[in-house]
Amino acid sequence: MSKKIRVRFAPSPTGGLHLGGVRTVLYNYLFARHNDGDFILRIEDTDQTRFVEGAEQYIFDCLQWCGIIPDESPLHAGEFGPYRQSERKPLYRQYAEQLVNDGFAYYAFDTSEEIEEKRKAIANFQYNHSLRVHMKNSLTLTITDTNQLLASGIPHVIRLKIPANEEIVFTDMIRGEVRFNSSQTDDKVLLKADGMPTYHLAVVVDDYLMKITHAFRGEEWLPSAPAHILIWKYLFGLENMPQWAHLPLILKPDGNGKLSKRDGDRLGFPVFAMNWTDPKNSELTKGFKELGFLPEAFVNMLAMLGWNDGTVQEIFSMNELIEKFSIERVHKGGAKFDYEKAKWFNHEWIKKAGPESLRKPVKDLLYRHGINANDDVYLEKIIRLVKDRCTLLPDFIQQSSYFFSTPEQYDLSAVKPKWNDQKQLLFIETIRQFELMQYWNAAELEKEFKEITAVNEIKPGEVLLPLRIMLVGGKFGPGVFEIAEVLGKQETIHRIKHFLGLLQQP
RNA sequence: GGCCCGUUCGUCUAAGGGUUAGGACACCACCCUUUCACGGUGGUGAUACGAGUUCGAAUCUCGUACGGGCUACCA
Repeated sequence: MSKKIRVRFAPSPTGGLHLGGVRTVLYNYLFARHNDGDFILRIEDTDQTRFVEGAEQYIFDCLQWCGIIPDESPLHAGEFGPYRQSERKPLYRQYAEQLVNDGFAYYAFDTSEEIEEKRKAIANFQYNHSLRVHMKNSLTLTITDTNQLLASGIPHVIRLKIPANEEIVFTDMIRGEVRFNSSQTDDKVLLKADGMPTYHLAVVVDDYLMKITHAFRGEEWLPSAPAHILIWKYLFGLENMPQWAHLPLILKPDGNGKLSKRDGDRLGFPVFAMNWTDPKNSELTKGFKELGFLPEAFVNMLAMLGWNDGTVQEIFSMNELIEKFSIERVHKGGAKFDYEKAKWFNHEWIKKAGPESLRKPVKDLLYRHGINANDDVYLEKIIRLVKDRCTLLPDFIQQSSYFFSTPEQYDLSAVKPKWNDQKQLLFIETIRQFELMQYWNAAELEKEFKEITAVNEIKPGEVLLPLRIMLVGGKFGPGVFEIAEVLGKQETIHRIKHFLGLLQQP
């Protein structure tokens, strides 16, 4: 009987939720659900200098939009709370002190100025096994002096005493065996002067206390893994340590390097899941949601950036992803983000979606553009007709606005130069015949119109485009008779008359 | 600089010693469509380089190159 699988996503609430962050959550979530495990959201807010108003709520909102609901979180506490590290502050000191007592850590009293000085003086400065003997800490001070300093309340940190020249090996679920030499890692600060733990201590203590079985995080954490492994070994035993997987990074599309918000601004695509407004300067950064992505498409696209199920299938629903996901099939190498492909995913999902599920977002969108689409049946007919030609949600504005009012703009140049009395008469006749029609549908309309052109000895091709311009205003949109069907008899005839009037003007 | 991780079409990727190295996005051409898209068919295009192991290497080993990450009392 194996332990229940428990994974966590542990973001630091410092701003917008980045693509890479969402993908990390996603992989954690998929793994948890695939294995009937728990998915925990833990807020890592130990750096009080980086507190950002609203950032935590923003993370909840993004996860909800993506359809990722944590089993345990600050909003939905389980039995391992609290779920914010700032609220767990009193927990950490005892573990740091235990390490000191066991000889695996020590108090350090160096001020940041003193460290800066050394950093400048020594090439490749690193607070490690060889340098700590020259610094001001409980290893170099006598016990009496140390206790005196401690009692005086002087600011101090607790540092991990990383041994020299010890091989640290662990198996990463994606990368296989990874080896480090302990001499390369510095004596990480575990407890800061303000009493808060650093990430290094907190992640180990909380993963232990929350019974985390698998820890997936970005590749940027790989270099500090040996420190975490050592803490695990000293505190809770390697046998209790979660299995690690370090996820590949998402890279910028051009050039090289990790994708950042700046790249999005520079290249014109979003990198945040949802709109994020920086409370400091009120600067707004657009998100995938607001730019018109469906959450299903966003999740699907992210899942495929570094993972596949081994088949040629690319379109997956969340449930399919849960069913198929395996951490071993995640790539080792980073993936460059391709906005064109992201849009393709969205287009696929819009085509796939039923008109009824698209109704709400499209209705809201139109409303924001001054169009009241209150008739649900009418709206769904329109959506069914135009969705194939919409890549992003806002495309619905151009594709459907002419269904709600006569076109504001007419592409007259497509009609006027070739206009003549014969065509004028044909459309007058069309109005007459359309008015007599009993069954108002696309097939009947097409039949009727073709008959009129035959009688008037005009090729349909000569007048089909003008008819389109009359109804739509431009050279776009679905089949012209399908549009007329949805528009209805009265409105169709009205638009033809209206346009004929326009042509009479000089 | 040091340490670690990585490297298949422009991009995302398949291929776990034997394939004409497959698919998708993008691009190009044609077809469909008397609009614009969708769709269909086809095309251009890749195993970074060098050794080795092997009858046989994209695949295993080593080296080189290139790229990335880390090198904070940030996560």
